[in-house]
Amino acid sequence: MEKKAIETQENILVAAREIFSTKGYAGARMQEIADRAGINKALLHYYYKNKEKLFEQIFEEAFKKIIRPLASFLADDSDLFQKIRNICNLYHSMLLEYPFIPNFVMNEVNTDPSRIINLIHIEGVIEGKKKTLGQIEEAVKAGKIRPIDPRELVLNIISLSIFPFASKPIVKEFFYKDSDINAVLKTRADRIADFVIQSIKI
Amino acid sequence: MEKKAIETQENILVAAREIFSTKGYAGARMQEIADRAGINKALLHYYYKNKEKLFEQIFEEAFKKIIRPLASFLADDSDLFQKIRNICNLYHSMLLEYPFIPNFVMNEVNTDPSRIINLIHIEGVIEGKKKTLGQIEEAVKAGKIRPIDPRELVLNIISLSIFPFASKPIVKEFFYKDSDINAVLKTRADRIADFVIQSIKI
DNA sequence: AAACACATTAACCATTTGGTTAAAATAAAA
DNA sequence: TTTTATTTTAACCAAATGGTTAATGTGTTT
Repeated sequence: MEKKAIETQENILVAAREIFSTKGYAGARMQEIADRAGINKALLHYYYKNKEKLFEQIFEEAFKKIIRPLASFLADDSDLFQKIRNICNLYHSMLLEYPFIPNFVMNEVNTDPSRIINLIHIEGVIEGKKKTLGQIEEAVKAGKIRPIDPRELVLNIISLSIFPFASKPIVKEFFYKDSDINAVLKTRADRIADFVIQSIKI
Repeated sequence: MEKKAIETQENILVAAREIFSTKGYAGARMQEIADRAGINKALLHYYYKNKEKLFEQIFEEAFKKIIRPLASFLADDSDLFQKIRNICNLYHSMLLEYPFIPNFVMNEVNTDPSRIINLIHIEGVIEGKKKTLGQIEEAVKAGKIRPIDPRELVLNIISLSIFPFASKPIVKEFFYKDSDINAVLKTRADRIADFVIQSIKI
């Protein structure tokens, strides 16, 4: 019995991920989630009190998927160039698996920014931030890389990693209509890292 | 009489822009748009047959704001580095005025990709695309810039320009909580251009 | 097998929402 | 001033939507 319940719960989560991440909170329908999970609406409410509660769980998962590669980068003890290669690859493997996450997260954060304040500071990210921003600053001071604001360097890396996925339908239509944009995205991580490193190295 | 009608129409459009761009199509309420326009719902439907029609107009406007700087870039006859500086500045002045557009457009395109196919090819963008991608390709061949796929170079520029606005609430909370992220964004255009140029120049 | 706890469902409810209608107000035309 | 066309409103409606209730199944325990 318990086994079946767990399966049902997991079915609900899978369905909710799909519906919420493509249609957003406002566009998602509890009925549609129930249908896709192969259950009826009452059972959906039996497992998750209401839409908001279900959404919170899905959103939290998604947000963590976005923030985790960044946290890894900030905590990474490697040298700067290697760290840059690492974060690019982390983001790309995540995004190839969950391409809808960036849009989903950015949009919901936009409609209600207060959602993130409890989620943004996960496991030791504050110290990591301090460490890595310091590392970049020192690399600049030591003349190892060109002058750049550490925060902006990180922001540039993330922009280059995430944006192409968030804007994929437009980019596909505009630049890759008759070719395979997924193939391009699949191998892009290393090229982004090179692009960034090339820009900052002396 | 006619004057008042035009004013009412404009009030509706202003209200619709605000509501649609922050809440999306599904989250927007016709009542809320009417309220903000200072009219009642019946009058709103008197001017715009239904939600979909009103939304289409707002979305089309917004999409053009996104695509226009790119079109300018592609049509620009300047040398490559100057063109890069130009597009960065075009995007930044647009985004400082309409910061909600990227999220709005990307999200709606994501939920219904067919929306763009009629909008994406505006005034002479096809020839511009050919010209500029060719220009970049030649610059690579001539050894003027480092090897890079022309489409990816353009995509990188756009990513760096737009993403920070789309992710502003998160970036603000994470990197600029106690400082002024708007001030940073305001002056970012030239730094992005330098970042890109630095990366590709020999 | 009887009692029990958990899982599932059909039917139902209140509220919200996009949209309509018919009448009233307002300004221009006659 | 009367007529006419346009703008605006209050009241209303049907469908959709999130959520509830009370009964039914289903496997476990005693």
